[in-house]
Amino acid sequence: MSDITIVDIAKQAGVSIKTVSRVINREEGVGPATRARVEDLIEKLGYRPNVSARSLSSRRSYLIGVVFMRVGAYHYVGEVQVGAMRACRRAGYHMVIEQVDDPGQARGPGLEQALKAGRFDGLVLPPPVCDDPEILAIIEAQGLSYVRVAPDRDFGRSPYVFMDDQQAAHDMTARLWDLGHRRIGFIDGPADHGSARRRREGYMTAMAERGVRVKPEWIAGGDFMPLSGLEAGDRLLGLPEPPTAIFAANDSMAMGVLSAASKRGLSVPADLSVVGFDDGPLAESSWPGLTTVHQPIAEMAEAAAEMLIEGFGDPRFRSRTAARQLDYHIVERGSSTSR
Amino acid sequence: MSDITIVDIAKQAGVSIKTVSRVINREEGVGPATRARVEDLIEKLGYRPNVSARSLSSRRSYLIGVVFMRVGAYHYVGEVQVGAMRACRRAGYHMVIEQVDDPGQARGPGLEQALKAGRFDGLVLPPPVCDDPEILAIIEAQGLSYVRVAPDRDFGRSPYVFMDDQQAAHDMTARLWDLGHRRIGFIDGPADHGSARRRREGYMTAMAERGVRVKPEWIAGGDFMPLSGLEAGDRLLGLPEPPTAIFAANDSMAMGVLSAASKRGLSVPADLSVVGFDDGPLAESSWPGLTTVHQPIAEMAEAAAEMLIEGFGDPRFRSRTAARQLDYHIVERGSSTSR
DNA sequence: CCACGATACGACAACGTTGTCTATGACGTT
DNA sequence: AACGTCATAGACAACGTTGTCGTATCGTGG
Repeated sequence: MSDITIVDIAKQAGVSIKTVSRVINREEGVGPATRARVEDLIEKLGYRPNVSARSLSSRRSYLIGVVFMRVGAYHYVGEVQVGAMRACRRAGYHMVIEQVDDPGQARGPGLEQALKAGRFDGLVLPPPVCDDPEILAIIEAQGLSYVRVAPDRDFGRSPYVFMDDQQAAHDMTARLWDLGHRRIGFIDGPADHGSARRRREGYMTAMAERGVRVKPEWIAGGDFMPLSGLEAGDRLLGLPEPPTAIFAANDSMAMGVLSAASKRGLSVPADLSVVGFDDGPLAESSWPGLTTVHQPIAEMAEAAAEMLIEGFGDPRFRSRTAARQLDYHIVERGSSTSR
Repeated sequence: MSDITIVDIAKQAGVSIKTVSRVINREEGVGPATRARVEDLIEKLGYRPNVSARSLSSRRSYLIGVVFMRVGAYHYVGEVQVGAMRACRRAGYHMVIEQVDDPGQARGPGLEQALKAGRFDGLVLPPPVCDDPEILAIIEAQGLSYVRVAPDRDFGRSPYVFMDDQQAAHDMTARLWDLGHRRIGFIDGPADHGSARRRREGYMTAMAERGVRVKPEWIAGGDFMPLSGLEAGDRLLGLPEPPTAIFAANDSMAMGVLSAASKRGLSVPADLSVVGFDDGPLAESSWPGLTTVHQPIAEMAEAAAEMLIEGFGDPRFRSRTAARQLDYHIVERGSSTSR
């Protein structure tokens, strides 16, 4: 157990604890020589400030919370955690995770108590939590600052981090076009899903720019689940003039399309190119590997945590609505090829 | 923000803060009437003890850490977190996660500092962290108590939670037998992997019990990755007398077997039964769904966190080596059928 | 050489709890 | 009536840090 305290450092350095405190917190008012001496001692003794004492005194907890829902795959949440953790480590913060929909845990009171007791300095809110009005209300009622990751709506309500779904879908469509595809099908996500809408917009725009009138039957409805991808793919491939490439609004549905193709004896990518969106775990492990848009999830979460941590120095931050945009990129795997 | 403190409660209740403290911590020495009055007040004012003050004074942090490596899929880690979180919530603890292998974070110093600063009451260690001697050494050097989840070796080194891999594999094999399969192939995991070894043992024992001499060529080597499953499956299916059922030591490899079967034009489960082990996300989303052994990962982590929390009341716990066994069950999906 | 403003540092009181020790009654026993 | 015993409760000092304010010490300009 680390039993050395600020007092020990102070004694050995022959200074007051306040001076050590100043060094730790990079405050000014310490001479270079003294600072160096104290820093060496801290290093040598492996001293770490006691978080509890610190936060008791400073009213900061050095804790960043990540609030998430257990929904579908863990991949997204995992990436978020990894990213947020990077930022936290860098800044000497810790990361606490709070889950809001475990069966039996009323999301309201459960979350509220956890937040109260946790004394978080700030929260990172990935989807879908970042778009849940009920949860946002609870958080705001506590006066906590938070940054949303890839929110669906309510832009301007709070600081957030995002990527340009529409532009990404546009690029992907353009890439298929450049590969020689002309009949490009699209599998849509849920109607109320902002990202899905933006992805469809991107597809539509790219097609329009190239002078193509997208036939209504080229767009098949889906719900982001694999089964819906299979059904939608089946419908598209059953058309009199089936598309030569299918762009699914997420990877799961693209996987469904792969199944649909295989059911019809079509081989991918020879007979059909299939591309997705997300670059989740499926994309890499499927065979053939899925060409897809890589979402910088970890990076977005990292940026979010960073914004929070930076913001604590500046209280005005809370009321500002900052936004930070991060870059996607397209990952070329085996599921798409030129026609 | 919750600005009410123990002093407010004490004043309004007309008692000393110590008495309120006693009520909060369920200590004895408080009359029923007083206790009720204080409890009501706490409820009414929505008072939550300040964690920092509490842990500063009591030298307990009310923080459980989950240390994990970013390895392969997030599913396992996700389940662990969900389970541990359940236990933490119940007991009023918070859960902090620490990652040990993010690029650029030296696992040694990085973890050590995080642990020192974090002041965890205890750690939950899922695989593969629970079998990493280097990491265990660091943790033990800090004098932290920890419970391992499904460790591979070093039983007795610390308390742990586990399930009986061997028995599960035995059961699964028996089930295939009961479905009429006689030539049952097995795809092994990495040689140095304890669970893999136990699973193979289970398979062997079940076969032996039924008087079958397992031919060496029925067992194909694998490394838990999908590709190795594909190759191993290909080898098994290429035998003069191919197995009618293949039991892969994990789901990923079972997925590979599905691909191998499809490459050969065999349909699952009509021509070949395929079963896996883990019940990860792949098992449900594959087509056909994979019959597999469900590992109670979340439950194991929950039990681990519980053991830690219970143990804090009893310091002797640290030196004891407790173990808790949890039940698996077999999930029947579409990939296996009777012959 | 003095006054003066910086600069560098220290003393001391918070912060909100828990741990330890002590005080007060009520009650039963001799 | 005097005395222990028990249940209940409070006073007070930690815990390890930061915030506030005060005070030496130093360099500088007049």
